[in-house]
Amino acid sequence: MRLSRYFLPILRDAPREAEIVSHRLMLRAGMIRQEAAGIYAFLPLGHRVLSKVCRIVREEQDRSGAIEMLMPTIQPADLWRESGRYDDYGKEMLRVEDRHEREMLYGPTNEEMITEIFRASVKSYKQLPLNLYHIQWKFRDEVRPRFGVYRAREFLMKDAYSFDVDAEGARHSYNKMFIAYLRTFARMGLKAIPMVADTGPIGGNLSHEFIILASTGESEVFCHRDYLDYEVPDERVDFGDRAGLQKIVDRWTALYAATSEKHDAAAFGKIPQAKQLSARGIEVGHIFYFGTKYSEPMKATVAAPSGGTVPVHMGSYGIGPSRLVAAIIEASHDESGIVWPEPVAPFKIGLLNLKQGDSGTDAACEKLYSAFTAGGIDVLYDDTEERAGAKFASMDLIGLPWQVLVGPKGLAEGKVEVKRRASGERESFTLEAAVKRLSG
RNA sequence: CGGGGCGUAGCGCAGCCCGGUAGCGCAUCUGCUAUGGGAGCAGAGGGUCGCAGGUUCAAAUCCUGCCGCCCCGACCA
Repeated sequence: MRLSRYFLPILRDAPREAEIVSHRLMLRAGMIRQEAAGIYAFLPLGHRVLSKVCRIVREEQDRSGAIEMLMPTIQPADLWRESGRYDDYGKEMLRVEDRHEREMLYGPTNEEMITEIFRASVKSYKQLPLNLYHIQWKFRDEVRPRFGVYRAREFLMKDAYSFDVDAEGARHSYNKMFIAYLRTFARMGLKAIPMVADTGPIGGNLSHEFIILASTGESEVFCHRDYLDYEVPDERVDFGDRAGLQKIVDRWTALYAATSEKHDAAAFGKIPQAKQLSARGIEVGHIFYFGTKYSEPMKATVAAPSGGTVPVHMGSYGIGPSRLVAAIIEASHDESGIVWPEPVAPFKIGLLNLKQGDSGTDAACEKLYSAFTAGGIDVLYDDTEERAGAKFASMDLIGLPWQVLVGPKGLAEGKVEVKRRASGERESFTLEAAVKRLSG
């Protein structure tokens, strides 16, 4: 992408209303634009990051055996009357009426709808286990949206729903998601710690929040320091291996880790002082097992192996990709701007023409740009007539992992510089070597 | 929903107290000179001063009502 042809409204000063660093940087880097309280448009750069986050989420859901679908944003009120949540959910639910005065709502979550879809078609335990997910915009009319897309009213959520014939099966489904989540966050460069959590209005009795530690986090969390060094299961993990998965989950839940709502000061106190970690945390995922809470009232039953019918055991599993974009920035930035972990970076490379208009640098840049583009590498080519200093500042702000600096100084020796955004390290390469270094 | 604050050009702000018909920096456009860490000079464009009503010869400024947005708290992916 040529910057001169792109849509990237970078701001030198952050709008006054933005206070936390991720919100400021997202606005300054031209990633988002606020349209109303808690409602944002994702501009091209922000959309690229969001897409990459979704891709990782999707890959790990698929790997674990979950199946993607897509449910609507608007739902009929009657569905929610069946579960009893139409009244319970309160003002957080955006209720609307259509032209025929039918009561509708903008979905804050999808347990009711997925249960309806399930019960319409699944009649036997032989079709289980089943895990269906979608990535769709949700609306929750928060009393106080804040911190940009971090706590927005409209937000993107990946929500998965598992169905099993019994509690043991449901436990395995829960474990699959648990491990998929560990992998998902790790792939984005985040250290997420699963913590015992409150179940809130979703209901149920087994629940973990996945928390990343950041000083700007909303909630206080307490855990054993050793979790920071735990290895995340690699891609060879066998999701069909019940005992194997349970062992991993047991290891990841053996030590103390709890959010403030579930905090047990006495238990925490038993951890050796040096291993106690109390910090601020950002919730990036939440998983629940809630048994038959919805399947019973909504009559989602299947034929059981022993005869008769039983209500299915369900769980739900949420990740907020739009929030994750902010969370990743909270966890990865410096004084100059964002420092994207490569897997979620909007572009891999920023190509800087340090002397636009100079035939030598122009030619070298074009050559590099063609080579990268041909290799399928995401590159943002700053071909504007800005001064070099301004280009550096903008590139540092938007935080692409690599910068390729092309100017007459280096070209005099046939070299360009390759700068790593995270560390600031620079190395000189010939054009061919630079392409080779940054490909693949 | 309780408490606090703010709405003036795309962004950051001044002007408001003490009414006289809108200004600064950045950004944008034109020209020239520049070009390895947010360039210089010269010129230009861009504003229903959040909205409505009132007071007044005259309102960004004073009064009333409304709307929007932000922050703290209670609640939440």
